[in-house]
Amino acid sequence: MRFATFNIGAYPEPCQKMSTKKALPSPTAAPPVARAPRAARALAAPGSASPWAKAPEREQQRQAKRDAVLQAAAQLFNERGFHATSLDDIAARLNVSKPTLYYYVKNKDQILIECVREGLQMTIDGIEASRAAGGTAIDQLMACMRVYARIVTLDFGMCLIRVGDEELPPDSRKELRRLKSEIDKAFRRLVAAGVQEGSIAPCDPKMTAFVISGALSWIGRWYQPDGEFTPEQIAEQCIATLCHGVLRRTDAPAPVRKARAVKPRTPASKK
Amino acid sequence: MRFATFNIGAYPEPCQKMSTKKALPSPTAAPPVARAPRAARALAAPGSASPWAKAPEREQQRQAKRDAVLQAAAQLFNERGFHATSLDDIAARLNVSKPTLYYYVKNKDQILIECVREGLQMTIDGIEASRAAGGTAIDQLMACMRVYARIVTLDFGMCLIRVGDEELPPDSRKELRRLKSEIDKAFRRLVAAGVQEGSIAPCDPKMTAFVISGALSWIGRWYQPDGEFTPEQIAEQCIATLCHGVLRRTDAPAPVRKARAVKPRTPASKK
DNA sequence: GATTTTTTCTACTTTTACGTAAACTGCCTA
DNA sequence: TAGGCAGTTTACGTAAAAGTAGAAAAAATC
Repeated sequence: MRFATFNIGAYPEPCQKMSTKKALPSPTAAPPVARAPRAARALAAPGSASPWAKAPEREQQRQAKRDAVLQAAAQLFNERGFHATSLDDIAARLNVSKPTLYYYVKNKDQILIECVREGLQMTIDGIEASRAAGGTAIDQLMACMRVYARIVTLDFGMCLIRVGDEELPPDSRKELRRLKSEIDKAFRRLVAAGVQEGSIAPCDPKMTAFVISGALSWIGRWYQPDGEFTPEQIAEQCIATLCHGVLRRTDAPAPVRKARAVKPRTPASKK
Repeated sequence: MRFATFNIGAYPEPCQKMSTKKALPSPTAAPPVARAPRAARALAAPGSASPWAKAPEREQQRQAKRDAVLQAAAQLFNERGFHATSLDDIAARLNVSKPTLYYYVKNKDQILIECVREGLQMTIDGIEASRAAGGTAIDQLMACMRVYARIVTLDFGMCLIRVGDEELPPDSRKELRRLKSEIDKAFRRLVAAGVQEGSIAPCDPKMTAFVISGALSWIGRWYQPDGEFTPEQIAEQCIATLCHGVLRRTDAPAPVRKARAVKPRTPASKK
């Protein structure tokens, strides 16, 4: 599962200038190695025959810069909201002028759409991976919860939560809603399956799925990278609470494990 | 407790013209009787001596119109987002021209602030009422949950959830954050007290409070007045899930009551 | 070193929406 | 019935920010 390669969002940290001038790829020091070849990207194979196969790494760098634009935008959207973020703001964070942005993206709406789409795709990929990993319905559900809880702490994932799709032209909005409901449906299916297999208490799957996605999405509203807990710890605790409920179980001997470890203050190592 | 008087948000319904022209109090047909005399409003007592005590109901109507402005604004903010809503939009919904709005409010920021403050105040009042009602910590917590779940389905309450305070000038933002954290703290206190009294499983109160408020806040994102369930049913189910957890309890005989009543399609009666 | 292509910038136009000035309408009172 | 006041309107000033044109700079290629 490809989540090991997510760049940990060192979120509210302003970007530093790199060289004397014009340095695009900077927000959260995004890895210059192409992050995630979403669609067909390496169309021209390394030793391709076509004489137009010049610039194998050219395209790669362009993509890296484009990604930097999206990431900076996502951060700013999360901080200030979509409409309150101007393209000049984004450009300023990248130490670049506004028209440069237009060299990489079509317009502002497009930027938001791609940010959200990226977060959505991450989630869908993660859900797919959880399913592929097999196991019982409750296993898969918990894997999905873990994935989702992690994603909403990342720049693009936060966009899903914080930036409403109301602020978009109707057609794009529709598509994003469709993708989002995809995720909802996946959760709902797993809950229903869990009820079926007896691991989950009888319930209305829609409602339970909303409770789960609500509690986890909310993480993206209060999470701060320099907070008390790591994203993983947050995920574990939230999931435990969701699974076992907040009430003390009088019959069983309190199975809620209370892992209250101190955050290991990640020293930027551990690739 | 004063929640019985909330006007049920007949939410995405456009307002109809009332007379041939100029009709302000219209969104969701707000009751013309002064809705909630927040601060000192009836300063001049009915039979006051002062010769300036003219217009006893004048001020009342003015207040009703002002409230209508806020409510229409809240609805539009919820539908489209703050920045995507223009003052002309608000004015149009009220069948009024833009400068008229300025006769009732200072500016756009002010409108949002008051909307959010209203929702916040409702919540704080509700929490206070729950506390005043007494009972164990878990009783009070559940009362608060019910109150909160209801509020986020109302226009002003939804503003709390859907409209981020990022889009505000720093000083107002700070105040709203303070009020919001007030609510958080109340939940946290109750959770901690519940752990103390043994009704709630040992946990990190902060985290558990976030799970609760997240799951309930999320209601405000997906709730639709013409949906399958009434707000009360939604609240009950969400609270049950939060309390008992999603997992099937193998030991106890499934205490999760599955009240799956059909929504009684409220026929606008029952004042 | 010249030329072409890619990338970025300065300087501008256009649009949108906040906010205001000043005038108009009609009711209430003197 | 004249005047004042509450409430509303039309018409406008202004600013911010999206988006564009065309030139300059940098990099690649010949």
